[in-house]
Amino acid sequence: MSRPTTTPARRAKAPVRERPPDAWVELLRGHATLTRRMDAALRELHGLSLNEYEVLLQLGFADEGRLRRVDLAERLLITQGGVTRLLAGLERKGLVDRANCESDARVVYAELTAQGRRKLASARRAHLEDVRDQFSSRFSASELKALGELLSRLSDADAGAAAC
Amino acid sequence: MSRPTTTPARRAKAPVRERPPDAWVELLRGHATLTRRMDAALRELHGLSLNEYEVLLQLGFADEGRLRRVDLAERLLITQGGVTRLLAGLERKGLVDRANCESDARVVYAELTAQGRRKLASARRAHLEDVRDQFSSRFSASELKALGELLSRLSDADAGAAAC
DNA sequence: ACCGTATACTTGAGCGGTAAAGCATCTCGT
DNA sequence: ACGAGATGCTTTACCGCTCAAGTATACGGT
Repeated sequence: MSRPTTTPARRAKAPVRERPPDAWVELLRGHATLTRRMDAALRELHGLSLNEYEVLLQLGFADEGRLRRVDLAERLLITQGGVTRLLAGLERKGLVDRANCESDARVVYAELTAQGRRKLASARRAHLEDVRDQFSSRFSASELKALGELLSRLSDADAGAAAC
Repeated sequence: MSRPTTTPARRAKAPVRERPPDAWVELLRGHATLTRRMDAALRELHGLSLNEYEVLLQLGFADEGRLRRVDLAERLLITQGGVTRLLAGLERKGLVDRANCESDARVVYAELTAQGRRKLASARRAHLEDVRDQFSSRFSASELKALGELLSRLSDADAGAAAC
């Protein structure tokens, strides 16, 4: 009985009525939890934020290890302004470089440096393992597959389909 | 052949090797997509950010419509500093008030004002509907249930269980 | 009674994102 | 050829969060 009345009177104003789908609140909670964990691990081990890591990763996926900023923005689901800042940080760290496009003077590629590739390789190893741990400790292979499929619908086109 | 070489040379440095579980990337994408949509809708219709709404909601759930800041932080999965700032905004808008605790001078309750309750009621209606739309247009009832259950494991305790 | 530690909250610095405006360059129709 | 619009990028101003330090209060042991 030491804590001050966190829940002062058990009988009181009626709260609540309907609830949103559990899936929604669990999505929020799950994302927050997991994302924090991953971000913290990445920072500690490699000095990268989750998004910085994703940048390196996307560049790694790309041919020549380079991408236009606008494409990067699209893949990371952030705005172009955000990309500019993110890359500024990575450039400062020497992990990414800017490169001009011969055929279009407007575009500036973001390109992995040699150091960037090394950083990506080592971060990727640890991160992948980490992610897999988080998931495989909670889900069976088939659950994982199902979960992935279900979640993928959330970012699909503009839903709707069912309504019309 | 108009766009500048987004993918300059089709045959190039070998990228990629292993992939993280789809569930992880889909979680990130799905969360980003959905969360943006909800936040935008809430802002437009009620001038509330998603987190501000969650504050009102949590206060609405609580007895007397009040909560200690520290409890609020825990429920929203943000830090105490974040709560202070969030509440500052809501206090400015007159939706929340501060109230002292008789038994412990350290604690400051956040308490819904009458206006706050009204705002919550109307925002809640619209938001619930919106959320339900988003989900029911993509999932059947049983899928929804399954998804909720799977996602809930992400924020459960500290995983592990399976490993030991 | 008093000191040490724990707890509740606020504050300052900084980061990472957004939206919107601005600038440069490209492209297309006439 | 040139002007209108589209496109790629950066910048500005802001927001909302974190971390860490600072302040105030409470509590338990001696």
